Amino acid sequence: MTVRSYDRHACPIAQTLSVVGDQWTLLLVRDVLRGARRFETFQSGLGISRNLLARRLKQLVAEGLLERTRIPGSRRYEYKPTEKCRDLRLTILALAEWGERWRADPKGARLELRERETDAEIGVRFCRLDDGRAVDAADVVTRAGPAASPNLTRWLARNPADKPETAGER
Amino acid sequence: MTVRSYDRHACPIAQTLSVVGDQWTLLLVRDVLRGARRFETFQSGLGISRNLLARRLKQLVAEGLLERTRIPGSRRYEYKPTEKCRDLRLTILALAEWGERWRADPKGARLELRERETDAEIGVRFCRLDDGRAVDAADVVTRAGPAASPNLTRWLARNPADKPETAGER
DNA sequence: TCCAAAAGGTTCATTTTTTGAACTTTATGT
DNA sequence: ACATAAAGTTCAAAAAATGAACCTTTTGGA
Repeated sequence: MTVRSYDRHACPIAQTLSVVGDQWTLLLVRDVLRGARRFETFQSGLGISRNLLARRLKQLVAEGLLERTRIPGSRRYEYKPTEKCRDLRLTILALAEWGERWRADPKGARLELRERETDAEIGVRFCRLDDGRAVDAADVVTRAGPAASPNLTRWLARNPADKPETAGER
Repeated sequence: MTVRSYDRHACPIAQTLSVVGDQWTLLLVRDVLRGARRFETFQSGLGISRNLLARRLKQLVAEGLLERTRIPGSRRYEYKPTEKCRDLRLTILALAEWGERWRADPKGARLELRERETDAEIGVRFCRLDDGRAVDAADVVTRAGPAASPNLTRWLARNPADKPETAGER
């Protein structure tokens, strides 16, 4: 078996992308997190083909991102986000923030994040978990944790972010 | 033209995904942010087909995520991340964190984020921009900014996160 | 200096995915 | 009871990704 720089099980980034990394899933999640619940709403909103939408919804239910439950007072079904799905909001808004930051004509924000009570501006940032303070990206390092596979550990060690490969690598 | 719940220009999430939302790009960015620079490294690391890799690299150069420059002291080329690319690190590590949090067997972390100097644990979180304090996700709301298109504004207003569509919607 | 191998692609046939359109089957609303 | 909407399913056509082979330029060694 060839050594991949990730393998689907070892790398948490690859693992996440194997769940939400296809063309439509994050847009579906975006819509469901904004209140969309029904097949027709997803389909007409996104323009995804109906048979693919049906398949994706099944997969997302199987993966525990959506729950297919009876609409109260009806015999129809609706798709509701689980906690696992709602937890993607941070990631999705990080994508949105990047889009805002790097778009061609930055004449102000299209989408703003605000604290509900105070109306303070919010962003997605690196934070210390102990005191909840934001930290500069340049001061954040990644390293193998206790549950890292030998492969991942080796990969993290071999190819650190601050030492790009040189012409002489093999 | 059919009304889509996003349109590629109006929604910053969709816009970002149109740049990095295909099967391979975020993995490529991950590798380049860890120091990978060369065609063969990407190809053998990811297992992507060579012709698709060639195309993606061209696109990423065109989109300003990568720079194709001479390797110092050689006549070969290397692909280097631009600032725009490095700025995706936060997003990618948000994906990683989600993968860690929701994976089936959580026997501890595989990947850890730490502050370089203090070794304090780091996470990706919502933060107030004024004082750099972390904020609970439940207290963060999204809303249309000054540069939002009428479409986006309407979409944000019509379909707020806290009011899911009901059985009676049209 | 010459040769073999490596790097960095390109080409093209095959396979896999996605689309788009039509069709089916239950639910509602009137 | 009828007409329409909602939620899929089916299947052929189009688009995209893969895998293998090929090509050209560099580079490292003998």
